[in-house]
Amino acid sequence: MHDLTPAQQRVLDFIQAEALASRPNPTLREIATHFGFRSHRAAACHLEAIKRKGFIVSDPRRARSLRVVSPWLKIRRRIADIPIFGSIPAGFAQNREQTTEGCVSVDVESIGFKPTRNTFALRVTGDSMIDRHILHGDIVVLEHGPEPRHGDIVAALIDGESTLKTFFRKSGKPYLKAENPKYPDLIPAQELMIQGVVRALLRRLEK
Amino acid sequence: MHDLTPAQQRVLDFIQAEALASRPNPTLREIATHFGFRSHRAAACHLEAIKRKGFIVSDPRRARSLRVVSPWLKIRRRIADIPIFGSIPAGFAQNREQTTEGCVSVDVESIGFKPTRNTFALRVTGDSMIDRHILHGDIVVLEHGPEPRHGDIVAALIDGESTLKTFFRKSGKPYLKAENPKYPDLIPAQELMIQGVVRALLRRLEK
DNA sequence: CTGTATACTATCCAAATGTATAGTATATGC
DNA sequence: GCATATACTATACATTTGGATAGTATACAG
Repeated sequence: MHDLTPAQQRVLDFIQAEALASRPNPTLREIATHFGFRSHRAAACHLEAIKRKGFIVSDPRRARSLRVVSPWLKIRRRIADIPIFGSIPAGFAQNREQTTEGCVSVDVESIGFKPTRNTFALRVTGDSMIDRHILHGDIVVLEHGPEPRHGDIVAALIDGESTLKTFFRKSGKPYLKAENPKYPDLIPAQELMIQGVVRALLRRLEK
Repeated sequence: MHDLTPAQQRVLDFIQAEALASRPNPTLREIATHFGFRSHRAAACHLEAIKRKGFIVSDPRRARSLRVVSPWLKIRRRIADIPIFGSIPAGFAQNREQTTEGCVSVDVESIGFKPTRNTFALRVTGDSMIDRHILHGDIVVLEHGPEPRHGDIVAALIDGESTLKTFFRKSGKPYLKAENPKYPDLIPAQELMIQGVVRALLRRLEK
């Protein structure tokens, strides 16, 4: 595969930059204007070369139909936006946007499952889950709904706040093992509202 | 804020689906064709309503300039694709695509820094870093280049393989503390090639 | 009953846009 | 020297495209 010339690379960079800025794909004339070409043919010429070398494709006679086919974009999976809640409201209502603190965007493969409407994230506070290697400041991604299994880490609602607990079965009965000294070690799972099962974790180390 | 009608929601869903399939934004006529409208005016009508309700914006007289302004897309940050290496080659050469196993895509804010060309990821093998709460199977994101500071976790190249180590200074001299029993506890940092400093971590829990 | 919003059909227009043709000038390899 | 690729200018043209105008039908609130 041929490499791009510097001029062609600049054009490709511009196209990618526009896409990154979530602007529509540039037209020939927009590209020409950006680089100061007096004729949009120059842009077309560059695009033809970049196309020939396999870096972009476009549909004939279709406005703004440029697509970059970088090897990474092929690998790149669906990006999911998962909302981060400060604390989950009791009812787990539908109006999630209001209580959202922000969101993490990760690709589906990295976290190992496909986020649904019932997927959300929490910022972990306190070191109560340090034995499960979850630290203060970590972001945990949870799934709301499924029945937790023995040993799963779950978020439970206690006094209006979400707390991470370990789910256990003791002689068939479901219990939550609190890692926080403020609460008794074993709590019958029925008495608490389990809000989600931890599926993934995102940590950012101090710089 | 008003809610969308079912028909308007369908149109908005179509626009988002097209974007997700990395196709260019649909035109009025493409929307009309997709829904079987005989007149593209119908699509324009819907778009006007969706615009009025604040879910999309578009530039006047600009082809395919629709943009969805969902509250999450506003929050959504730049997505970075970070390549995952099985093991880092000694020279940290420029041809990274060849050795890439895949990539993680995360937004810049979540990992707390802006990835550069020197950012890469490694899949952790072994439990040697368990005291630093890094587990087997975790993906660590590293930055190549900067001088590590006391206590940083770094990736070092030993026998052609990247191993995570803790960087220490002992009476001014830099050392690496190996967490792997195969290697001596303290290694002078000069003897090893430090390939990167761990900046973030991504874990996926078993389902 | 009346006004308003929705959900369309049908047609027209001007601007935006991709493509084509015709050149000029500069490198690079054979 | 000569073909080939790059890197442009200049202009013309058919389509694509957004937007405007005109009209029909339905549902709903006051």
